[in-house]
Amino acid sequence: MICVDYLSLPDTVGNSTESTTVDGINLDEIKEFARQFKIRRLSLGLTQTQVGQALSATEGPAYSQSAICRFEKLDITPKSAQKIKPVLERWMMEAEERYKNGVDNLTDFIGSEPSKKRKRRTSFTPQALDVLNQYFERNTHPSGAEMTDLSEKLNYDREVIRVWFCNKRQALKNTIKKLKHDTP
Amino acid sequence: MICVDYLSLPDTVGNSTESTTVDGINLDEIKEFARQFKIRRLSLGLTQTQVGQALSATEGPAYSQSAICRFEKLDITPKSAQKIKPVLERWMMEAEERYKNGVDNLTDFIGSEPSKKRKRRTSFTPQALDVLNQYFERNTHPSGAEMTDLSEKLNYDREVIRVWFCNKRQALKNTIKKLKHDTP
DNA sequence: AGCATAAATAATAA
DNA sequence: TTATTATTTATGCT
Repeated sequence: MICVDYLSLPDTVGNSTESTTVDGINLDEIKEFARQFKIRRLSLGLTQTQVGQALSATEGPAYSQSAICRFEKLDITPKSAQKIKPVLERWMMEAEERYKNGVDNLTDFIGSEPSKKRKRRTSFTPQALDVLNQYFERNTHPSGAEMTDLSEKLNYDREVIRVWFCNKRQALKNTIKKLKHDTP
Repeated sequence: MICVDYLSLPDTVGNSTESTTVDGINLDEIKEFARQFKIRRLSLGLTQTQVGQALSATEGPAYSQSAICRFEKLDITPKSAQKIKPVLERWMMEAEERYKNGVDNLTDFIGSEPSKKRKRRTSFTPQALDVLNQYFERNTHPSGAEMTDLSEKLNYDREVIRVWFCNKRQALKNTIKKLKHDTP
């Protein structure tokens, strides 16, 4: 792959009023767009992965997280950059538009994975333990919010819940280690 | 530590013209500043680590990457937030000022390590991977001495070995999670 | 151009 | 705070 190092071009072009172009492609413009794109993406709180998945979900060409990564760094040929730019531009425009109408609207557009935090009834009595174990099977690392949620639902101190998960993870680790050990 | 959950406070305060305050501290203001601070930091292309290091380098109180992280998430007491806010505000102001005068000026301010190019991705030989995997089967947490030993034996940088074990443990965990998921 | 995974960054535990 | 884990980004392959 022939790749012009246009990221390293000086920021200040003092030699003329002309833009830096290659094959009729305005590199300065693309460079600036890439920079702005990243800032806008982060402002929306989105990851490259999310953008990639969203682009794959909607019509138009699909791009992976790797593609987004390479575009932002302009680690691609000018021709490729020129091709992907309008796609990202259009997508970002819509994402920002939806963001104004509320985060839910954006989330919807992203096609997100909001279901990842689903919780069940929980706790320490035999019933509670049942619930905790089931939760652990789905997610060994609940977030702070998830644990607070659990503690309230089960009427146990939050710290108790946190410790339970710590111990459970430890136990899992030990079990695995032992299993691997016992079968040489 | 008593920590008011002011992150969850409603964005729209419709009940009065007063701001949400605790101990005379304007929480809404701090919350908004934290949000903006993150965006501004990212706009300058800075990491939490860099900001932390820069703050440690200059006069005034020193804050670690963790501190920056917690401030941005407001995972601190209102009192702490109130204390760190002006420090960050002042610092960010100067950083942006210098950024206008060129990235080098900012870099200089950051006290950076500009030569800190990303490390080249290490490529392990099949033989080395064999040894590492065998070792991992017996012990997922080799001691410092053991890792030094391995690095010398395999002729790889010790840090590379350490990271390999980190990633390997991660992979193991993910695999287990997925396996449990796929077999209900 | 995408997969697998190494490395960097952010978050959390200790 | 420092140490470690979790998450995100970047890169060697092909």
